[in-house]
Amino acid sequence: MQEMITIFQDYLQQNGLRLTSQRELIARTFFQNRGHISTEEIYRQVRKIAPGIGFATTYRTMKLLAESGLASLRRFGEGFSRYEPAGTAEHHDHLICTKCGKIIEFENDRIEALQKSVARRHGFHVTDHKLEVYGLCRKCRQ
Amino acid sequence: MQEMITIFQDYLQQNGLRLTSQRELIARTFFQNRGHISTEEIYRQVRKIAPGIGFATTYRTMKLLAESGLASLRRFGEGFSRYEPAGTAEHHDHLICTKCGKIIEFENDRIEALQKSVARRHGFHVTDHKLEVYGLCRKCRQ
DNA sequence: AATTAATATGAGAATCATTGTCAAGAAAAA
DNA sequence: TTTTTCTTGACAATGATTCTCATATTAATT
Repeated sequence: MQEMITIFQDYLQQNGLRLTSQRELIARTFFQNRGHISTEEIYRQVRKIAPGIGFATTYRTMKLLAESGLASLRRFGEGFSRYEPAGTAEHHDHLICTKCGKIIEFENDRIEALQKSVARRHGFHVTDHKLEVYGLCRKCRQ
Repeated sequence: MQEMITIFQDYLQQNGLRLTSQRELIARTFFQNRGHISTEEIYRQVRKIAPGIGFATTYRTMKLLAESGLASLRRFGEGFSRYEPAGTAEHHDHLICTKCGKIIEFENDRIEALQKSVARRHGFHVTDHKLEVYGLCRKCRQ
């Protein structure tokens, strides 16, 4: 976590930006949470500690975190964005229950390998991918 | 194509709705196009033929087409929606060039099978999925 | 055909997430 | 300290999409 802040700071410095108290608070709040958090939710949590903070600053900072490679943006078709920690962990995909909204992360190297081979066949060089599998979780199937 | 209109009409009738000239024009325009068309683009094309048509009607009709199972909504993170023909064809995924925006469709049964097995392992019953592979196409890599 | 009930339409307002603007504040550089 | 640069918060603006509503159209009923 401390390391994350350091990485963020390095990124900022390298771009002539500063690690302000607002940015640090937002970043810490983000890292404290388990993934898939919405900007709105970050904003709410941050406001409990620093009520004066603006949502523009929250949006701006989340964008910086994404640019620094520490956060990655996900859109699950809910009409708003979510961010999840990135950079250290493996790339992973999502299993989403369409009834209760539960999100499970998974990784599968064989799927990734197949994606690359399909891409190669079409002359593409893969830089990223997004796989969302929708369905009903055990509970919601009753 | 005529068949599509008939299916659409059936869907509408079964829901106490009517196939108006506007709806038919929008549906025909949609089917004439190759997939991944934005609502905006449909609206533009439709207006050439019927300048009086409103964008609200276009949005409403695209939604009906999706509900009828003839169109399926895709969001590629561009900030707006696209629709593609659905219902008859196999499910397919997308290979997207992050530089020129080119979109290639592909299908891969092995990937789908792996998805199902991962889902099963987590107690999920898969109803749908979305796979987008991002990268650079041959041209854009130069 | 006339009347009544239901559904559609277009125009524009409203919404919602996100981004831009700008004056005022804080930090770093000179 | 003065100047330059970067930040911030408040709020306006944006852009896609949806809602509202008065009017029009179609279907159902008399």
